[in-house]
Amino acid sequence: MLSAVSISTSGHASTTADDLVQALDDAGYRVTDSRRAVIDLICTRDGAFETADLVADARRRKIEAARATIFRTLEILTGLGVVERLDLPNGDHSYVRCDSRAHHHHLVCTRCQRSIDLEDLGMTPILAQVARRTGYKIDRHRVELFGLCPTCQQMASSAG
Amino acid sequence: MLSAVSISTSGHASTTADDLVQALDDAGYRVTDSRRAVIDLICTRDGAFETADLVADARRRKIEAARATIFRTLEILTGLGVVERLDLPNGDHSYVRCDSRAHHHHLVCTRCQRSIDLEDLGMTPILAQVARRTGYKIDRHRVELFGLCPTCQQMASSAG
DNA sequence: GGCCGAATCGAGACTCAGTCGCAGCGGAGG
DNA sequence: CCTCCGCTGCGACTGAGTCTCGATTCGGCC
Repeated sequence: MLSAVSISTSGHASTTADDLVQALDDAGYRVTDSRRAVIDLICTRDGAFETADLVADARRRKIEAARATIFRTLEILTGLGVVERLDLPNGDHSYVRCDSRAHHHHLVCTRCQRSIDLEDLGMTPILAQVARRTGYKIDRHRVELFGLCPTCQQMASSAG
Repeated sequence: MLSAVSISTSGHASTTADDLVQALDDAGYRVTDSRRAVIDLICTRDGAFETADLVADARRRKIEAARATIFRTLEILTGLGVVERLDLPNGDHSYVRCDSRAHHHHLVCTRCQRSIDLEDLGMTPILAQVARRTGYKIDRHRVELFGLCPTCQQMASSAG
């Protein structure tokens, strides 16, 4: 049982550790203790996180998962589409757990890093128009939105 | 005169080295030989480039501009908005010279790195809708489009 | 339960982008 | 042409991410 995970502040806890483990298993990867541990770490973190966070968490919680293993597991999960790499405004790389494995984008709180998946932004006509105007054949796009989540807005306004 | 620059394949050579030098000057930065050299390197490259490219170019062309200086100049130019940092699909960081200093996005060819500035994508209503739906206060967004430019499409189809 | 090959792991060396500190240089206004 | 301080080059440093390799573990099989 892995769900002793406190996603206390989450607004969208639809992806559980079990889902990630399942994805791993389905893809033919071995489900090892280390990987479970990394997944556990990921699910404990709500929202976007950096690898350094996971490494620190692991060390703090004395979880057996070496640095290299964390990176490797993250790489696998990213490949499976259950975790996605994104780039913070400051240029740092970070990761987010995805609720959906379909094409989507992310809206990340710049304060608490909480993230929301955005299924459909209605970009298709825009992309079509850009393609028409420029002659480019657009085959990939990244949209990342940043702002303050409702909670952080409240905290910001009440705390001055 | 700095324009002994061969922007042969460019489709939008509106920003010249002089413009960048001007921006530097306007902002109160000293216009030094090293900075001119870096700007020259940037303008020689059409499209997105990585810092490693510039460093290599500098070494190759025996231009006097140390690694650190290249980074520092790039940082200044980015701050001025005449150059922008973007993130390639593979996760690498790269830079693009911007035609406009107003808010805009980039469309980059995944093959030749040529880049086009996109002034207005009509994202505003989309952002407003997302904000309404999620309660987030969106204050920054990044949109990066990737695909094949017309030239590379031709080459791809004719060369198989 | 015990065996085996392949997948995985941990530890630590390694690479490489990007930063920093510092002593000396040089741009630009006087 | 002088002076000031912003800028530069150098080289050391940092920290993310990768790689190697011997040890370990998984899970199918008997």
